[in-house]
Amino acid sequence: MKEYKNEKEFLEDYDVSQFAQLSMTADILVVSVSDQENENYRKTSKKMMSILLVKRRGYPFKNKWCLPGGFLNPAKETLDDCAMRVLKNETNLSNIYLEQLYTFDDLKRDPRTRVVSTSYVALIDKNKLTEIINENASWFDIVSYEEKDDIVTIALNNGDAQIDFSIKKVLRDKTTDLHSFSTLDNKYLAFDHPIVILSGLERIRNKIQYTDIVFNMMPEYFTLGELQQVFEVIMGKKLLAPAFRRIIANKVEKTNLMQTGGGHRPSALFKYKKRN
Amino acid sequence: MKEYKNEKEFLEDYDVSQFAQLSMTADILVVSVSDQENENYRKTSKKMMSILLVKRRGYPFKNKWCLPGGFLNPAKETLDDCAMRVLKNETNLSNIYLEQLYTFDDLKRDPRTRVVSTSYVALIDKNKLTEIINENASWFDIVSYEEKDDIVTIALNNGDAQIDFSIKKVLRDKTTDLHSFSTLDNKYLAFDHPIVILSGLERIRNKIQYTDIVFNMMPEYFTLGELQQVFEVIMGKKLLAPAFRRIIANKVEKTNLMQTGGGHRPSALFKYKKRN
DNA sequence: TGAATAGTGTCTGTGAGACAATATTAT
DNA sequence: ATAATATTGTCTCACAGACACTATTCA
Repeated sequence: MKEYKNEKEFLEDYDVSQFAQLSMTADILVVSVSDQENENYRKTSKKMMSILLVKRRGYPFKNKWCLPGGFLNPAKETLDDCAMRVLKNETNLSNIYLEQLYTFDDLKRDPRTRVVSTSYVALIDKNKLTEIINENASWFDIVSYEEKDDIVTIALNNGDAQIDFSIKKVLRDKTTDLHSFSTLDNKYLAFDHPIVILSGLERIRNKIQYTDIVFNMMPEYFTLGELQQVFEVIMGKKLLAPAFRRIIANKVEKTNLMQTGGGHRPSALFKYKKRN
Repeated sequence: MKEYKNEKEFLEDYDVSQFAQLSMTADILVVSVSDQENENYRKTSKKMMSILLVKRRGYPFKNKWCLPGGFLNPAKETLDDCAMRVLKNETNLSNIYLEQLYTFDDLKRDPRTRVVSTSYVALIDKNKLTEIINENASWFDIVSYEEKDDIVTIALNNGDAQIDFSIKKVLRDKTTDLHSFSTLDNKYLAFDHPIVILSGLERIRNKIQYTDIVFNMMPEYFTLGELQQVFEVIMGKKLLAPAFRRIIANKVEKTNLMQTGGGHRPSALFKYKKRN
């Protein structure tokens, strides 16, 4: 091995190709909350989580749905940059909540060649989504999300197509909450994206309890009933209103605006209040 | 663009080199708890967290310390495999608690070329460490770990050398606990490893509170006093014994072994009890 | 004997779960 | 008037923080 006098000399002589290389992508689970229309004038509209999927127009996985994503340009951008670029392309939004989720790298996750994917979770308030998005993109409501005996079944629907898939969770270590995921049923999603979706949903479900990320999915003004519904749909269970109000009381600021027109008592509109 | 009849035909024609490529490494923060010797025969030995570092013998960062790590072989191994391989080389241990931490990918984190690093946290019980390790590797005690005004200062010591560094934490988003880290002072550590170390320590500090990962750093039999000390050193604060005992009571099983010889009342030895 | 740790008992305050009760709207 | 949601009050139970107290060892 050649001896170098200093680091500068070493770097000038360095052969970039000496280590085997691979491609990377950033894939993004874009999550929002949508309202369902409503028959009864009295009832409030039901809220659902929804995620953004893109229909693949070319191989591999032609005509299957996948998460928005793109290849990393290693010379110029970081994975964060790459994720923001993809998000901008799909939603025309920037300044969005974006968090690295996990790096998935099964040898066979991409049939072309070795592609390592670093996944992200993005949260957006659908009311801000005015611009048209990619014509191959579509919002899917999470119409079902159930776990039983460590098997998770999820159903997505965009009003046109339904996507069902199921995943087996295997506890990786007796001391922790970490699981390995393996896809059991999946006809409609490309790559390992069922697993990415589930990981992201679990991350959100987890973090909503000890952070304020929920407000990234809320409009500026909202009622406590709406906020509670978002919590309920993300956590997958009903909450009691008095307890809920106590818990979020100090994160929220009452305005003197009211929401009327609901066939029932009007409710005060609140804003997110920073700082605990 | 050429039209393909099916995915098989597409894959046979696929040009691997069409996307720019890069190298990846897996870097591992190996964490354990060590005992300090003791002057007073009555006092129990003080516990400290310790981490494994390797002295670099070549460029770049020649003679600086870094986390154990290695380049990924994209054709044959996953990042998890790679991390386990590195761990086996350094500690000769397998079957160790290993958890993916974060993927770091600053453009300039490696002066040679673009190298994306997926970092891991490994927890080990030092009592199992009988085999000799890499002659360039050394255990460093975390002799200081303080946070003030979003600046974290850490000092490491292996009995021979001292490593001091400090990192600034910047809240990335008002709704969450996520921070960006930037290194302020660092003379002795290679790459972006100050940030990896801090991220890993925060992950452990966080997870010790809602999982059982602490038992990965404990021997089979331990006293509740020892266990409490490990919690205290990881959480960076003192705990009250009665409360601590109540909290871990159902995770732990009393044996009929006793630990004597301490110049004070002997204590019962406990074992980790799985299942909540 | 005394320093040091082991181990238990109990008071108190906080906060979540549960449920009851009242308020107010549109049709 | 009624269905539906909004909002508040209050009881109870679980549990963590705090502190007092007892137990037991070895130099």
